[in-house]
Amino acid sequence: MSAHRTAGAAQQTRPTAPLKILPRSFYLDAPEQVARRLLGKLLVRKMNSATLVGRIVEVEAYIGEQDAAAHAFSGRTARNGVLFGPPGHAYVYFIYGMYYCLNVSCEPEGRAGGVLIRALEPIAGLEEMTRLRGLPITAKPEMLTSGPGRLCQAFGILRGDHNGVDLTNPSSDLQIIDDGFVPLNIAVTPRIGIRKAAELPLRFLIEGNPFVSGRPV
DNA sequence: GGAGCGATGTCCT
DNA sequence: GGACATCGCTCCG
Repeated sequence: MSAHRTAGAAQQTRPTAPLKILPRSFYLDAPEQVARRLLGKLLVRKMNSATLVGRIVEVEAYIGEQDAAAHAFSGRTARNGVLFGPPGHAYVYFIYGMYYCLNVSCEPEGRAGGVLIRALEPIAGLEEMTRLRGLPITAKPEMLTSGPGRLCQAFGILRGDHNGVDLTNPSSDLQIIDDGFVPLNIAVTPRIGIRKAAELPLRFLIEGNPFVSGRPV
């Protein structure tokens, strides 16, 4: 068993930076740009029992109607409507009969585009995440949120509750926050788990972070 | 450690 | 009816 690198060891947080919700304008851009900029930001889930926090360490960009792998490829439907709506909203869909995946809508209203959140580094509320995942209390933190289906389960994200939620609204129970953290190096690879347009380099991750899905890069 | 595969609901053709 | 932006288990080397 090789030693894991300490979480966040290769990056720096500016301790004096204030916490601020990412504004709508942050998402008003091409998915590739938004995806890159989301790395290092905090996903915050407010529950009655606890507040769960995870740092975004892996994302994928889905371009929209020109991207054969994107849900928006075949045009607007009841399912993918959020992707065509205003930026900064959660697009949550159900996949393989068992799991949910979380995306963030971007680009101006009327244009589809999204960023899939693929992995988080758990920061706060790890006990609650472990419980929601149905894992023993001794489970390693790498098992909590490393993968799009896993992180939704760990954060209690459901389509019925969170599809269409405005991530920029302070009263939402799901938000994305900037705490001043700046990733040192960003790696780019092809997207994972897709058949169509699988060669495009649209997966972005924080290099060396042990909480990315699959093996750390 | 890695390939193979089953579970399971929803959407679109 | 088939595909699916997944996960975790089994089996094999």
